[in-house]
Amino acid sequence: MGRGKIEIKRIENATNRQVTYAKRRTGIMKKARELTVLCDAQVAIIMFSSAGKYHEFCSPATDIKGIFERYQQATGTSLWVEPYENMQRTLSHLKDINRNLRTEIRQRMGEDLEGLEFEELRGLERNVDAALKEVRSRKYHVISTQTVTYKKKVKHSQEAYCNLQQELGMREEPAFGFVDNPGGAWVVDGDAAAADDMYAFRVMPSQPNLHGMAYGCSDDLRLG
Amino acid sequence: MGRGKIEIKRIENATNRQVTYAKRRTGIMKKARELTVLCDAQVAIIMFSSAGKYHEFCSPATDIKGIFERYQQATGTSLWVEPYENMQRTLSHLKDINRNLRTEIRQRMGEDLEGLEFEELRGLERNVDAALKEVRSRKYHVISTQTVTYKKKVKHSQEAYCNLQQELGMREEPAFGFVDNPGGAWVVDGDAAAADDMYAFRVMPSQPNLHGMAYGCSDDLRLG
DNA sequence: ACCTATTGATAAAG
DNA sequence: TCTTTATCAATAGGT
Repeated sequence: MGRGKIEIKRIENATNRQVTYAKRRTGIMKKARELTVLCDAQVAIIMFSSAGKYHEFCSPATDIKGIFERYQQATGTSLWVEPYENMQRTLSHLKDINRNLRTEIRQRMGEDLEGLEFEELRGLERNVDAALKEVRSRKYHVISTQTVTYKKKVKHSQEAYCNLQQELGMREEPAFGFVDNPGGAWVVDGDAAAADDMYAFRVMPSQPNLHGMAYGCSDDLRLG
Repeated sequence: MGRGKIEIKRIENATNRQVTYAKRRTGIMKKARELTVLCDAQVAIIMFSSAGKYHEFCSPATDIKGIFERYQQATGTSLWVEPYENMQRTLSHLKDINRNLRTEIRQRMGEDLEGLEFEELRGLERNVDAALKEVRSRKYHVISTQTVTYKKKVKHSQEAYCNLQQELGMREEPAFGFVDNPGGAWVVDGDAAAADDMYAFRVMPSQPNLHGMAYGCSDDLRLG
């Protein structure tokens, strides 16, 4: 149709090609629109010209995305099962690791020991024993550091107080009395309520809720 | 075109609609094919008839998937960023948990204690101490159970041996001598080489490699 | 962009 | 459904 028929092969003249592309593109889009109206069909068209220009048509009441989803369902193909499944694998691997870490923690807390062989128990005992020594030593280190600091602070304040008293020549009884606590052993072995709860100690106090989540969420992430 | 023009509105006669759909569909596909050849363009067409029948056209040297990927890139839309990002979030959350669990384990092993306050240290000490008692008690339980079993086994074997000796009236010196080990304390506090390595104890011996992976893999999972 | 001769598409009938 | 064919629509090439 036109002044003489043309052979269906690539139009070498770039201008002609561009003009023909524009004309025929509109023609196709119009046909597509008519088809959707006449026949109540869903149509999606995506076009890229040789120059890389992008055009689309889509029947009303939906969008390219929707039609492509329907297409994926109809054909069984999918753009993203592969990265998705990779991720699924990594996720379940992480969960496995996580479960093992939790088990290790529980065993380090003296729970769930039934499954361990004697040799494993022996190793665990030694390990926990060594850890206990480390923790204890660290605790005493902290205590002594705190004690020294506190002592210095008290001494400092006392001196300042005495100086003020002397300078001002005050006669009233002192409002505050400073007491030295040289041993620093104020709460070391008290019976705090928390001591009964094996779970009371949690590291990472800044993110206390991370332990208890993300264990039941895999269903929300499966391919629908 | 045809014997009389038609109004562009839904064709109510179902047969007519179906026929027109087939004819015009072919027409559009042909036009699309011509366009791709003439103008060196990439075209993808997806169609669903009102009856749900599916047809597609795609320019050569690619496929619907490829063109849709290009479309997503060109328009910035994506079918799967959302589930992907959800998964990313879950993944990084799991990694956080994982890191915290590892930190807890390290602290239960007496490492990385510098960041803990005195109160936390005190709680940790108590907890580890309690755990140690549990482990020890379990270990002794296992030892005594094993000892009893071993004792029975030895006794049994000895009896069988004696019976055989008596029945056969053997005069040679015995080839094997059975020795009772009533205490069962053969290796309880030996100095095994593993005792020096804080990491030597690992729970979950059936999956020993789960601890050491999946910490550097997030790059492989990002959107390309 | 517009024009128009010409070819292509297709509605309705067979 | 397939073919035919009269009719209308699309468009190639020129302006």
